[in-house]
Amino acid sequence: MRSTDQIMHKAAWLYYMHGLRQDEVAKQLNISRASIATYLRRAREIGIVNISTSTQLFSDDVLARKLEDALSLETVWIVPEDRLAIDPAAEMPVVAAAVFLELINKGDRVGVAWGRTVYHLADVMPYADLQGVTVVQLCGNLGAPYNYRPDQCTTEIARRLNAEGINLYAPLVLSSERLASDLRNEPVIREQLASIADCQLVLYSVGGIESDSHLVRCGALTPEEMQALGEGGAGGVIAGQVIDHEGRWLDCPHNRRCISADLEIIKTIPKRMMVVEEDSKFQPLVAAIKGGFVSHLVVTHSMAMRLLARWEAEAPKRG
Amino acid sequence: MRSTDQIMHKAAWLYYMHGLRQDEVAKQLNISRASIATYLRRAREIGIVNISTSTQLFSDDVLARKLEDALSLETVWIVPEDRLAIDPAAEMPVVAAAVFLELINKGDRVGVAWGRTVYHLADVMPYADLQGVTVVQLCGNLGAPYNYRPDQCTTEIARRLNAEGINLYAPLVLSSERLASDLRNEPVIREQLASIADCQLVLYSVGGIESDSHLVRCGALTPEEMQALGEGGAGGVIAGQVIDHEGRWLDCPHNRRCISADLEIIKTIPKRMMVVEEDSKFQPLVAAIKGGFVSHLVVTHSMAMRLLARWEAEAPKRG
DNA sequence: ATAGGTCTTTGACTTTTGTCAGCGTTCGTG
DNA sequence: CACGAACGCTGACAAAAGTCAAAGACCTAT
Repeated sequence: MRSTDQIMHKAAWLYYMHGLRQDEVAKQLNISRASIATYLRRAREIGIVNISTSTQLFSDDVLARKLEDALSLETVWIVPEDRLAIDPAAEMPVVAAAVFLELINKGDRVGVAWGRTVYHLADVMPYADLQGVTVVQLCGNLGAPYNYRPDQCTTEIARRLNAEGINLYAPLVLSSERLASDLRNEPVIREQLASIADCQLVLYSVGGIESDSHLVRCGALTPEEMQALGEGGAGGVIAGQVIDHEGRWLDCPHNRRCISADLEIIKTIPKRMMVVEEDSKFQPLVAAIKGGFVSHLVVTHSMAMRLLARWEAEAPKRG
Repeated sequence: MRSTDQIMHKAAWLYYMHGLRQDEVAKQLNISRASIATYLRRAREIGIVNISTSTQLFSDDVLARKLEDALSLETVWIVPEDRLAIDPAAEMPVVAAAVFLELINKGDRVGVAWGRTVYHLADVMPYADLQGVTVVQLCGNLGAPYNYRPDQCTTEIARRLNAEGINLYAPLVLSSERLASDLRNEPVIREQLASIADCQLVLYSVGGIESDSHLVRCGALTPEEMQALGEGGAGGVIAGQVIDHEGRWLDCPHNRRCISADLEIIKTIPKRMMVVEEDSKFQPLVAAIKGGFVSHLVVTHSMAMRLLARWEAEAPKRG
């Protein structure tokens, strides 16, 4: 422990736990108050001091309760789109990050997938001191037409949480099924994919299957391939893999060429946290829920309404 | 959720998660900044907002590492007696409370015993929002020569943590062994005592066996009885029950008349957190450690030195 | 209806905290 | 050994947060 770390710890302790004022702390430690202020800021940034807010505000909603009941979900958080936040679009990742933090327990292993949504979340993730937690990458890497790659998401989240990050050093898609299969059997890769089963929590969003969807933009699939998949029954994308409208793994060339977490294993993870930002993801989300990929859900108010309407339409008057 | 709670939540969210200033929050919610300040204070008090500091400062100590190795303990926290804190005596409970909070996991059941030390700890326990946690009382109640009773400790801790508190509605000592036995078999009591086995964490201190010890002062034992126990091999007191110098339950009238957690069950609880404030508790602490009642220990620097010396003397040069 | 109580809210004021340029120290490097 | 870069510390000022008395809202019981 560096001497300045020691001072930072002491300052944080006296200030936050004993409730001393900054000048009192300064006198105690014989340095200027200005320095104390600096140390305290650093302590907050590093995660030595942890400030968290209950996300109850978002889960405490009649609509959330109804959704949980109707779709058999563990907990639902609803992000209002009206006032409250300065920028409604920026609210979702912040809520999701807080929820994610709340769902992590000490010593947990958590898996994170990849996508714009997950990246946004990583970007606003608060700093915390979760030593003992391990963050594992769920899917292989992909070149970056945007400036974020799967491994960067994992790394950034782990860094902010002071947790251990484990990256998956393999491409998301390979050019041949044979090579993908061989690589999956490579001990290093195989072990890591298997270790995903030990996760207590996974975090992902669901991808769409339009011809301008994320996978297409990143070059994993051509627009034509994606269109073909759509016609062949694709309903959405989970951790880089295509699922059908019922949430089942689709037996298609893309999936067979893919290096990513086994979807059947993912379903057995106790907490499956899904975050959906865009309203256009409605159909894919329905597929993901049907497939059992969701136990904890963060969505907008309007998406929540649509989901509820859909489920009520499907199973009318049972009570 | 009351409307004022709603506002409090929103204010806390905007201030702590979005990092808005109080005046910005005020504008956002259309109330005065002064009100925001009040709401924020309440949110902190109630535990909606949680500010915690790593206790690493106290466990990150060479001496702590040595103690852990020598006594086979999970983690040791050492509270320095020199400068740092305004009042060294007040430091111990604050550290202990922070450690206690750190050891609790979501959904845990935690047992708390009783004594001056535990009371001090309850007194400085920070507020938190640990819904789903259950705090159970480990030992029966005793009249209060001081102004704190076992059930008050449990209740206060549960209140501050926003946790559920379960009290043990029975006296700590009865006048006859027969009655104690009957009462222990009473379903309500029996179930509660049995449920202690489900705890993931217990918190206690160790009592001394002097003729002015806690049990004597509270009237559970006469000074003569205590003296006799001391001559009969008593080494300390855990959760109201007397143990011998090796930490074994002592078969004596007092123990047989006692309504409290089964010591054998306590030993099976994964995290057994012991806090010792007074240096005079050295011998009882040694007994408790030998008995296996301690996995996590919070002590003063001088006590740590004495413990280490003792263990090194007992098992000389093995490496 | 109204008097009396409690709980909120607020404006004005005080105290505490954040910031930053400038100075001093340390450390690695040429 | 001298030089410069990087970092830590500080004082002084600006910004933000805390506090409190007083006013207002709201409820309840007479």
